[in-house]
Amino acid sequence: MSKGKLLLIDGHSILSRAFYGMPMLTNSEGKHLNAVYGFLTIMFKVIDDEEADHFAVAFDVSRKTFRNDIYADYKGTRKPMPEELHEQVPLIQEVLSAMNIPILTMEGYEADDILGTVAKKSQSDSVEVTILSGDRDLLQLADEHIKISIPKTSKGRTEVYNYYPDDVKNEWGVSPLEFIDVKALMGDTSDNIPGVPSIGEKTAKAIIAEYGSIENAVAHVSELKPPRAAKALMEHYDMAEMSKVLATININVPISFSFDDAEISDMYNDKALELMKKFEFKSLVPRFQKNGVSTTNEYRPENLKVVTDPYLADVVFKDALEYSSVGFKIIPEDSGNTNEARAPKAIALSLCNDRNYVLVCSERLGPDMLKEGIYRIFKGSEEQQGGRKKFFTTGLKSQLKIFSEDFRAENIYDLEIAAYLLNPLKDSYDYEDLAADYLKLQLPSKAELLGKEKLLDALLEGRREAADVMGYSSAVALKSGPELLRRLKELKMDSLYKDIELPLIYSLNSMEMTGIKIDRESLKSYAELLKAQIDEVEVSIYKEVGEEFNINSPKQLGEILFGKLHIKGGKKTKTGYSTAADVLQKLAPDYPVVNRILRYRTLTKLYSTYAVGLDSYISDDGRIHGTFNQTITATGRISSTDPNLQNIPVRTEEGKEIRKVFVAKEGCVFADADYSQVELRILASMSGDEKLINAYKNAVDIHSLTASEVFHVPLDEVTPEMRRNAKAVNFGIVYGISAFGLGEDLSIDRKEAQSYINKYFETYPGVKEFLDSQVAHAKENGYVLTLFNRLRPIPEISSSNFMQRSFGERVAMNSPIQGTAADIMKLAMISVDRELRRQGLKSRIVLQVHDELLLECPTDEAEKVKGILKEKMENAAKLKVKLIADVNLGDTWYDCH
DNA sequence: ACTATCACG
DNA sequence: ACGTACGTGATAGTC
Repeated sequence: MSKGKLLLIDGHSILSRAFYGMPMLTNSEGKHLNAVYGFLTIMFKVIDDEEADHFAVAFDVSRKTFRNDIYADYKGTRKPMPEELHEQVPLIQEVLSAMNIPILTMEGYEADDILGTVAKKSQSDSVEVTILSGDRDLLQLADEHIKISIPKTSKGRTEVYNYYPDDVKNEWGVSPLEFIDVKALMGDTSDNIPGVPSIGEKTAKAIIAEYGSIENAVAHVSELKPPRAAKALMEHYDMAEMSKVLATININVPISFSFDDAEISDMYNDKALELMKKFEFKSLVPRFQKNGVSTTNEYRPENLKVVTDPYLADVVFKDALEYSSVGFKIIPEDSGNTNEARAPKAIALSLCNDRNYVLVCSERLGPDMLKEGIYRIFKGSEEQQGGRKKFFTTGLKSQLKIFSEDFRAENIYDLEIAAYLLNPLKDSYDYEDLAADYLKLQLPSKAELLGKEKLLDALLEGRREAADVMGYSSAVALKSGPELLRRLKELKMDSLYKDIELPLIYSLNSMEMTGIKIDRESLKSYAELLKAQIDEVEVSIYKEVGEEFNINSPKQLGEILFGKLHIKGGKKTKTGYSTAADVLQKLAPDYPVVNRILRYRTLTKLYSTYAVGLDSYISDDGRIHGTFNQTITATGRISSTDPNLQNIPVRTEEGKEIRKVFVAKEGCVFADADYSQVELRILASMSGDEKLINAYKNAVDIHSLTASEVFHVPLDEVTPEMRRNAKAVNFGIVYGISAFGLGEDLSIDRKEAQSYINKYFETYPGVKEFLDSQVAHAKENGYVLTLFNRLRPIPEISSSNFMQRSFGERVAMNSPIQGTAADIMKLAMISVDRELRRQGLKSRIVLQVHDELLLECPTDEAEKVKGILKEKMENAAKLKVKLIADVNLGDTWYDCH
């Protein structure tokens, strides 16, 4: 007879572990599901790891029912379950029922007692039992054939710790049964076991390890080691007794349960799968499919035809002209990251359910024919139908690479961006995401179909899965398009979408294709200069420390500084000592080595990230063509990758040097424009605070004014230090002020920081009112909005966790401001870009750094462009205060500041 | 794949 | 009592 394995789960315990360990997660209906999801994730993992063939989950009938009324007062003080968690209990039970997993409950008994009873009853030489719980209390149940598994989550990673009796002994120095007495002595606030006052974990362990039980310890009370503990034990013996009763798990619950009842069968079934879909647990669906559940209603483009014949392709293009909606996806060749238009290698077209095509480049069907065909349907339709015809796709910007940078179309809808506007918190908007969120279809992702293989390679090899990816992409775009547009309109985001985000795609594409010129020679000498300095500093550090080590390793550095050199330093991080700059900065005056290490850090950062890092991105045309992402940030800003051109050093002189390698090409200069204090101006306008608005109207220095008000001194007596502090307060306001954060930033105590904040709000009452109203709006609706109706969901705002909720409140204050600034900059970019083209100028935007635009201009256009920049940026939006943009010319980016 | 650090607005 | 400023991305080290 083969061995059986029974897995028992402590339902409430694991559910609440999952709840607190998982980030806030809601489905599209706003239902809280993070605990359910976390529970299932850990459940599946443990079933797999344990290779369990039997499985049951125990729940308390009700958290208000306790095993003994006499002690109910103690138990009754247990904190109530947060509502978001409570409402998930029936949901996980629904899933477990669907999966035919027994749910063990019994009126008048806690889950612990049921687990103990069932485990002890079931264990035998042929049955191994594993109990999964987040509660250490259960360690008392560990036995020859009973293993207690406790998951511990640190920083997102969950590790399961397993305890047989020996393991309990190793960690606690006592046997599982003795563990009860330890618990009874030390108490447990989370479980409302009072314990004996003044006896903590250490003492409790020592006493029980020595005497085996509370009773025996009392019998030997005269020998008890810390006299304090002996006294406490005698005085509170009744408490100890009661605690022991509370801590003891009842293993004689009259529950009828047989091992065979828990046999896993038909766990993966249609009913359960439907629930996964309903809850939108996308990542769990493949597990069902792998276990033989066919995904009902699975979407596949019917009759997807792969076309490599030029005549057939022509028929398809002609046919496409007849449809009022077309889904498409173009794959450009991926070589040559220059401003040249790239050849299309494949085009998917979806016209209706049974007309889906993938046109793949071949010897007979050349890229020129594909390009001409797609251009024909874009432009032909524009003329024929006056732009009423709609084209749907995802990831339009990269597809535009097959055209020159001046290509424009009014009637192409990028649904990736539509979905981003509807929920900017997601980390991908691929076709399978759109299908799941807007069509209720679970489709295999590109990664599932192709693994690591490149789509284009697989396509040219003729792999069917690759064609399917293309087909899904265009078909999902076609089918989800109307729904996405409807939702945007419903939320009044259609103007944001059509007037800002869609036109911006073309401006960003132009920036990417134009790129920015790098002076390679100058970059090389910068790198060499840094390298020489790094070598020098490195040697001096080794010499001073007396050994060689890896300065870049925070671990080794921490050991050297705080271990070997005995430098007094607070440890901070989870993994060990913090060696972050602000920590080292405080030590620098006393230790010359520390200063050198900071210097080393600065130099290596500049060297590896900027000098060496940037060089690898220079294309054959001598320019860097980075990527500007439009669907990444939660607030509406754009982000920059490969490389990140939005974090090029500027704050220190030697860092700023790198900007000398960003040069305008022959015959050109840079025009650089940046908004002055755009976020504070937006705050003034959105809040309507009179004092702040008047200050801007009268061009008063805002930080000095704030200093004068907060520190009660006349404006002309504000010292530079007062102004600096006031500036930090102004920043803090924009970030969603907290006394703690401000105190940290200014190195003052929380009380003083709070008094600054109070005075700030007294000075600008409109600001306080505004920030409060944003938090209230978020609590009421679960999201906040920018001036242009950009939405930022804030699920954390309803969290019962203080930290998460506070974060939500700060986000509610910051997002409308940061997001409105992003909206305005986007408007400015579009209008600058349009004006350049309208006037037939060759000047182009090459970079955007949130409140700054950098343009490369033929020298003879420079003055004109200066005017365009100032005018378009300052008038991008009409606020209650003026927007100011400062414009400078220069041969390099460095020279522009 | 995750952490620590540091560059920017 | 709790314990953080808002928004990003790249690199090196570690597991």
